[in-house]
Amino acid sequence: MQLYNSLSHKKEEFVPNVEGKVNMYTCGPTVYHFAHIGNLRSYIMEDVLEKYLRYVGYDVKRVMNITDVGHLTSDGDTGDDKMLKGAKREHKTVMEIAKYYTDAFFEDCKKLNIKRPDVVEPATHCIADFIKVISALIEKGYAYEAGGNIYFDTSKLEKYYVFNDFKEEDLAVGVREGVEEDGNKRNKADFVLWFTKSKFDDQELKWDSPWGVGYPGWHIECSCISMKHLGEYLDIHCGGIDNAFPHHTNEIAQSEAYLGHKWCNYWFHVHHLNTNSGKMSKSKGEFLTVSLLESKGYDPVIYRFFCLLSHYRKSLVFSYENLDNAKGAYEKLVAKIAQLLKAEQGEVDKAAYDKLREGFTAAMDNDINTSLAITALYDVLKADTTPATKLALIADYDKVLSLSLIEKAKAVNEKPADTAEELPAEILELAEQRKQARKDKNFALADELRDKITAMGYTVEETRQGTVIKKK
RNA sequence: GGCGCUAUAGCCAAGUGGUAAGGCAUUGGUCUGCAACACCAUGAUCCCCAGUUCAAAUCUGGGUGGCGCCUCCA
Repeated sequence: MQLYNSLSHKKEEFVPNVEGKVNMYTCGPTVYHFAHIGNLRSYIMEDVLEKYLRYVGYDVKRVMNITDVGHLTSDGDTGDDKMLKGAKREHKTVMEIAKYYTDAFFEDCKKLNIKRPDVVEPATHCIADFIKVISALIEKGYAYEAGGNIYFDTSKLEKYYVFNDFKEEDLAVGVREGVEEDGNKRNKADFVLWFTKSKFDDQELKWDSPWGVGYPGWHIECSCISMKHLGEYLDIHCGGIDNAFPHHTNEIAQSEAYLGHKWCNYWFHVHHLNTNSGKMSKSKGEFLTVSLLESKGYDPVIYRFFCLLSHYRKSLVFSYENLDNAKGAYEKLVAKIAQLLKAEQGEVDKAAYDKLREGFTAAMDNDINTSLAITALYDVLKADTTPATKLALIADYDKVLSLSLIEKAKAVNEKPADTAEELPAEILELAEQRKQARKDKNFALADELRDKITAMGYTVEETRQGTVIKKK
């Protein structure tokens, strides 16, 4: 399969280090607040990549960290530890907060059909590993102590800027508001491996180390957690495009300095979900979470479908109009599959199956082109073959797409014609009256009753299965 | 300021040299007590300019717009 590699800026044939096996690492969430749907876009696309690798037969091991240390309140480096602030906000201890949001994150993932990685490792469990690697970096001359902190010396590297052709002198310092230049650094791009002199007195989580009591820098956790569980050779490293520099660049710097050889072969970067006003963030505009979408009547899987409609290397604009577009398409798709389920099944036509399946694998082999993969799904529905063949293909594709297609279609078919249970008694009463009116061919009264029900916040539809009343 | 990504119909989007897939929406029609559903039909010369070529949305050069990164937001 072809995969775009940020290191080479090209699509490359994917070849793992060990035949048949894939080591995969993902930068996990920070757990001081809920994840927004922009964060989740990355995890959805990475999930599709992981599942496709398994689909074509690789034995995949995927590791994710949980960032539960060392994040700041704001985007500038001022203020309290972000975890601490979250704790204060909710009157909980830091670790309680971390657990709460970690659970919430995986709850969201579950709703979006994102598989849990094989290994999930909180940074706070790996302090000894960080210290081991930092010590080795100092020993090898890649790190130095200054002003109480340990820094990585980027000038010791032959090539530091691996993803972009930055020239050091062109980099602006302190681009973000409130960020000040750190005078301890020998080179502009040097970064902290271990802090003992925090600018923030109330940094709550601290650990003992050979350099004094402090806490790890922001990049070391990913390198160490990856190496701890996946060894010295990594096949694919995933993450959001905004982390390419400096985060991933620094990961490579410290990992390869430590290992003495190339560390990761493929870098898979997912582009951003934007709003009309630019990048989605936790501090700007509406805070879009999975729960919020649910409260507005969107099944989370619709958001997954929305993401798959686009390519992971394209920025995608979120708007309710666009989500509605996806919702309509998804519901139609499910309705068509529901019809297939009810049809005379017939036999699976192996030849047709194989031929159609090629459309799907060709799309996915081409740098995980999910948009084309969805088209392949439509091709199946339109194909001239038996329902059994079509359903088998849909179930097969959905192992990767994870859109719950068959499951939702079954639910559609099983739904009783008059959706009785959850409706209030008065609505049921009106529905009953309307049913009688229609029977009597008193359509004026029937329409009047429908208007009444509509005015109370419900929709009334005559489907081919009967009358369906739903809350708007 | 530097670096990177990107620009295809109302919207989402495929396409990487041979005369523009697919989906949603729209509009018209069939069906139905009406409406909805379903089904059929319905639209673009590809941001601009110049160049290479028998042939360019696709390659080259130059613009313009959008997004991202530059010390930690996926």
